Amino acid sequence: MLLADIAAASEAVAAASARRDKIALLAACLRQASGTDAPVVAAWLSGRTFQRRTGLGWASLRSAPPPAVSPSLTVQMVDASLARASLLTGPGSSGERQQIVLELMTAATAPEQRLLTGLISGELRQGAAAGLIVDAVAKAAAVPLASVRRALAVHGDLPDVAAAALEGGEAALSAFQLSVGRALAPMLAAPAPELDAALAKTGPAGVEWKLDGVRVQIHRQGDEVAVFTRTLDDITARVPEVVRVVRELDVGQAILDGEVIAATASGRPAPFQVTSARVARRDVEKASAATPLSLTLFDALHVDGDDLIDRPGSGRRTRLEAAAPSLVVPRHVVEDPSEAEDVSRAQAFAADALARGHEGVVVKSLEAAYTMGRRGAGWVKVKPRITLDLVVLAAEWGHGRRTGKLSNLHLGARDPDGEYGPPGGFVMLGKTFKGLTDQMLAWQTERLQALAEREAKWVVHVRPELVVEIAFDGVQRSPRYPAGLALRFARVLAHRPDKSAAEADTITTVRGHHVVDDEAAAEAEETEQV
DNA sequence: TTCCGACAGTGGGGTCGCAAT
DNA sequence: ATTGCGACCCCACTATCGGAA
Repeated sequence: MLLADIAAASEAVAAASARRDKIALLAACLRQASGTDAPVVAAWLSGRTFQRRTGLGWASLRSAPPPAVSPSLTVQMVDASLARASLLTGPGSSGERQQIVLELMTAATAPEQRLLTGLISGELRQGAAAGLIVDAVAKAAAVPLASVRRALAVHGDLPDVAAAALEGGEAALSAFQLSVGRALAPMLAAPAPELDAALAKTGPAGVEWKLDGVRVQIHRQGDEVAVFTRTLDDITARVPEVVRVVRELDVGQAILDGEVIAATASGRPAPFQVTSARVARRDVEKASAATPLSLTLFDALHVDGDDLIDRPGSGRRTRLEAAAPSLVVPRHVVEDPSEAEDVSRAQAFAADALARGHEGVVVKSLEAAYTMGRRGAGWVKVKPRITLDLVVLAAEWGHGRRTGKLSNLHLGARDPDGEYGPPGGFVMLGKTFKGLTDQMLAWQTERLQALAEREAKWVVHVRPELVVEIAFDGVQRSPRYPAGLALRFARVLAHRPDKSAAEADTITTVRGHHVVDDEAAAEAEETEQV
């Protein structure tokens, strides 16, 4: 099969707007992909390379040669090149990788170049990704959608599942079974603004602490333990504490779901940044000694021969408590969400979780099965939200459907005392593009252009006059912004043309929302004593 | 007919290790 | 020693389609 066939399909998919049209186009392309091509084509149509990591990215695409006139690249040739790039390492590897991209792009026609650029950058943006490919695979292989979904949920790898479906149909799909040691798509939680809204969605539920760490799925088979992240990355080697504590459990086989978080001396949870840095480190011995990890579990998908994914939440919890009594996350059960007292007790439990430094709570239906990879109504997360009035300092031109619109806003707080510049100025705390409707996007594009002071390639700097009401989850330490602080998950709630910049919040107010972790506090104390 | 679940898109901050400078 | 880059951690939110109610 030729790369040009995939490129043509991708262009057609991008041009179609109806989902069923996209699916039909994808299915037609998949049907043509036989044998060794099938898994690669499935990966590409979902916007990803077959290799999990290639070492290639935006930077390798900066100097594109003129496109070839006629197509010559085959699927196998391109996949072999990407595979070669993914294996390169050591001095000179960057140059060799660059050379591979150059060769591919030189041989590629214009549509093929667009496809390769999308795959290498990871931003194909054709209006179809893994979700629609699942539908397309079912259609192409003439098997029920549910069979493909189930196989993918327990196997986790789309190219494998697609190839099996196309080659062997339903029989091949049914061979994919939940198996200990093989990562499966974790269940996700939908957001809700308040606890009662969450309970309205779930019905009778367990309200659990939401820990601000890294999600882990742990497989134990005898003495063998494997640990996977939310994206099914294997991090076993980086979390020896987790391996150790799971080995001590009194179970032979298990698949467990939980969260790791860095422990602090005070017993309060470490900020996410600390946990994240610890889990990313490869010098495990040193890292583990300096920043030990603790494990908290909240679900069990398999215990000693029993698959639990189709059992109700309450049943899974019971099995978890029996298998790992010391590691189970604290929770409060609401038997009847229509009972006001029951709900207010849950609210007290949630308030206590926050007081202990946790991120919020997750409300989990007692009835719901473990819906792998879905963000269903079974689990609902509730986190507190902070709002401030900040000032727009600049805005960036958007991409894709936001082309021609000023999208990404640079946000600043007032700096009345001139700690970071002239008195009465502003100090930048981060950017956001979230929360904007098309109407708001149009309005701010016009308004900000009227305030424009100077324009660089992507950024329009403006007179600091437009106030925006911003919601965010918290203030974190920043190595990037001048105040050493940045907003976490900032989003726009509303433009406030009724307010003047002089009424915006100050950097002092922002600092008040910064929860300082133990280590940072100790460090600050040390430098003060010196 | 209206409502709502699932998807894709549009990007955010931080951190690490590695290769290039 | 510093810088740039890729790969992952954590994400929120809106628009759209199409099936469910």
